[in-house]
Amino acid sequence: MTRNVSDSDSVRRQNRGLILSALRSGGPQSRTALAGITGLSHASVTAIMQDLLAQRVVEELTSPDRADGRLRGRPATLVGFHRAAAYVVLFEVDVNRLRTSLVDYSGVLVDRIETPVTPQTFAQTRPSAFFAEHLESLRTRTPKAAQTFRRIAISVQGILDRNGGGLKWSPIANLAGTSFADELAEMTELPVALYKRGRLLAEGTRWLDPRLSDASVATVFVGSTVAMGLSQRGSTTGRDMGGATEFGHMNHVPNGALCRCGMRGCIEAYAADYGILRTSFSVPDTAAPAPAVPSQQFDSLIKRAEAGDRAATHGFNLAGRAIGFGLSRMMAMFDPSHILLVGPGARALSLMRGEIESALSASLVCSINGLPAISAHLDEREPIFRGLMMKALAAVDDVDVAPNSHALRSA
Amino acid sequence: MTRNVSDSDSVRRQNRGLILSALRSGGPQSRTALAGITGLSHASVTAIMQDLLAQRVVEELTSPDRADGRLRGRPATLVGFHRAAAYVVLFEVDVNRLRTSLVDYSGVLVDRIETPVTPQTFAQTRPSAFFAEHLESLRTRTPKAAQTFRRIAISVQGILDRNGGGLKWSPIANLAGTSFADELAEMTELPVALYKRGRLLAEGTRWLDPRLSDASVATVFVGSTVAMGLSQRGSTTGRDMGGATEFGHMNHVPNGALCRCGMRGCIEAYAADYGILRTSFSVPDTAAPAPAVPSQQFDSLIKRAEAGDRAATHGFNLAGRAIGFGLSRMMAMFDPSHILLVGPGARALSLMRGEIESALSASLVCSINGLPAISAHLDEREPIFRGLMMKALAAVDDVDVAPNSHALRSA
DNA sequence: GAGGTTTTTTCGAGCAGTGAAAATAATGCT
DNA sequence: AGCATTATTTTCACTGCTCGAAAAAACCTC
Repeated sequence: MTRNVSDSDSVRRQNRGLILSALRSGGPQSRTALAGITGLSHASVTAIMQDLLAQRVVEELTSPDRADGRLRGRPATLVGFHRAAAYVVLFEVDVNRLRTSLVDYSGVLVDRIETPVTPQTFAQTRPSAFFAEHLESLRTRTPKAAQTFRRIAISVQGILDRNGGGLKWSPIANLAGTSFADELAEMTELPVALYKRGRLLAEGTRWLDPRLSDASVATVFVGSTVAMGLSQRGSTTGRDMGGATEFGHMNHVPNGALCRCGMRGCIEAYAADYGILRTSFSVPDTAAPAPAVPSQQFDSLIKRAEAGDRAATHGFNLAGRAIGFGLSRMMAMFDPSHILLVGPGARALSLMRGEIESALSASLVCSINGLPAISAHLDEREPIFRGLMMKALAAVDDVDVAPNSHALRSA
Repeated sequence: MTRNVSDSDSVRRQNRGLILSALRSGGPQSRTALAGITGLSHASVTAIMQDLLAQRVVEELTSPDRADGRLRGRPATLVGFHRAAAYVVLFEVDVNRLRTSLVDYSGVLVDRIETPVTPQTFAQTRPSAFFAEHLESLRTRTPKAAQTFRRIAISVQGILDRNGGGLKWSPIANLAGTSFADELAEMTELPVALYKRGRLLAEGTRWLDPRLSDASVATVFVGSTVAMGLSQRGSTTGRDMGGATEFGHMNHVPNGALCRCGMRGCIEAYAADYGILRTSFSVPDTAAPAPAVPSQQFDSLIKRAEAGDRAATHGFNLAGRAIGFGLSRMMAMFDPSHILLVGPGARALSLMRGEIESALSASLVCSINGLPAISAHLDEREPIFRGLMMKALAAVDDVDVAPNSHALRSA
């Protein structure tokens, strides 16, 4: 049974967490600044810092760096994360590539490996083995950090199984089915966490634009798939509170276009690259979706539509309509103040905006509260990486912070 | 700035809240039982109880009532809420009635007034004045409690304005527009809170069936309107975390049937009583919705459909389809394990189940995770009242608990 | 080097929670 | 009736945390 009892121990944990997260979002700071941000007294900050320094989780920075104008008084000694305190391994799996990153405890990228992925990849190599292989490469390339790998975080697409040990379904060929997270955890003896890409997008965009950081935002990815993450007042929410949704596979038209997932009428079947292409070239929408669309082909389609090509314009109109009605339906349950489009399709926002806004206008919620602000951000890789890294480092913080001396009380 | 600092004060508050909510859900209990439930030590429970007793928030019950079989040992002295510690006034506004209830601090109904409401009611009397009038009736009828009215809670339908002082839109004629909550608060000098009916349904069903209390449930009201509340692992979530949604006005078919809200194609336009009636009698779906459907007319329609009448069956099929696709779209964002239908339309679940399930089956999420359990509960008034009462009493608990001696630290 | 300014640490007080032991209140057995 | 048994509740000594205020430290200017 989870007990919410507050005792002096949990108080310390809470306040320690406050300081760590202030350090995460604000970078190295003086104790005085931390006291101001967290609301703790200087005395408490000092006490907690002594703990953290003793554990070598943080360190005092040597260069006082007093370029802030103030030249009077005792100079502040900045405290920041001890970079070598922990390393996390991040995997971003995509339909056509795997990006493996090693990040230190302060959030600095130490090493990175990019590997192409094909539909055959996970048929030939068991997913857990494939990941383990790349992790070993990192180990040999950065031997001094190898002992301090603390945690693995993986960005995936698809539907997680109940305990988060693997995927029940995924657009990435042959990835679903095995409990690769559990297997990898056993092979490496490190904790492994899976995060849905949509959730990370929602998480990452908060760091992208400070104005969005405490607003309610729906981040929609449009590209080879369609996905969405939700954040509300800073924290990600949604399906199982994971912040991710199956927006791409929300039904748009009953018995409609054939989707890659095998169902019919999903938003993705109209708004993902293959869907737009299919519409633009008047291919029957019951035709099997193209396995992968080269990015240049998609770009040239955008150019044609921008130049006024009727068929291409039609494709983007249908895509906008699908996204628009999907958002309108979503807004019956959530009402974000901002909608952010990311990914390759975000470049086509101007082609789709009309249909999106007219679909939204047809809903009661928008007619009363007004339309949310819709904007585009072209790069989707940065927020995903950022979100994944922050999740992983925050998890390390929690583990370091949580059971200080004694793990559990005698109950 | 909200500070999450933990100090000894907030620890006491937290643990006090733990005890109060254990008392709320478990009824009068011994200190030992409370220690077991909350996880606190006996010593702490005793200390907190002394505070609570001194404040006359709780009281020791005189009748030991040891019918629990155990006859040995020192008999437990049960502690329960001091009933006269506070009273809350609850208003449940509906399209055709207002129910005003007075409830004591232990959750016992003390007085109740039922008043019919017509579309003219709020045109003739300003909403805040109408409520204030009924509150005064309660005051004169129960003079000994009149001094201890602590809080007003109102169940409403429609879209709340940003600060919760009134409604931006409501299906109840002439109720939206004024900040009646703020006005009533000023007139009575009591805090007033508005709650959406859908949210209360979600809250109330948790008390209804203990098996649902920590599951994820979507509670759908089908009657003169269509509404939905969501609860997840015990806490209500959804639009602005309020637990309520605009499910009834989620788009079902672009440019479809005319809804009471003025938009077209809302789920409600197909699945509320007026929608089903319109379809069954082959009235064009662009015809203005009936202002109110007598319950016996709706009941006889159900009987006809159950007897096999083609037109009536068709009406319920379309309703089921609208609800089914709405739920399927909802499940792209949330995945409740249970779906509970309440209200007059719940009696027709067997007529709609087929269409609902086939719509759900067409979604990726259901084809992977399986269909949620769908069941009906006929009485919707009980969970709404229960939910409203619990919200109001919990708010009193919070206020009593929160600023114990000093309101704010000197910061 | 004295005086001023700002950061950091130290110190005593206060308060909350805990476990163990004591007090309390009833029953059951001889 | 007397005493052991059982279970609840309270008391007590102790630990840990935060806090405010005062002291110490570190650097600048004159």
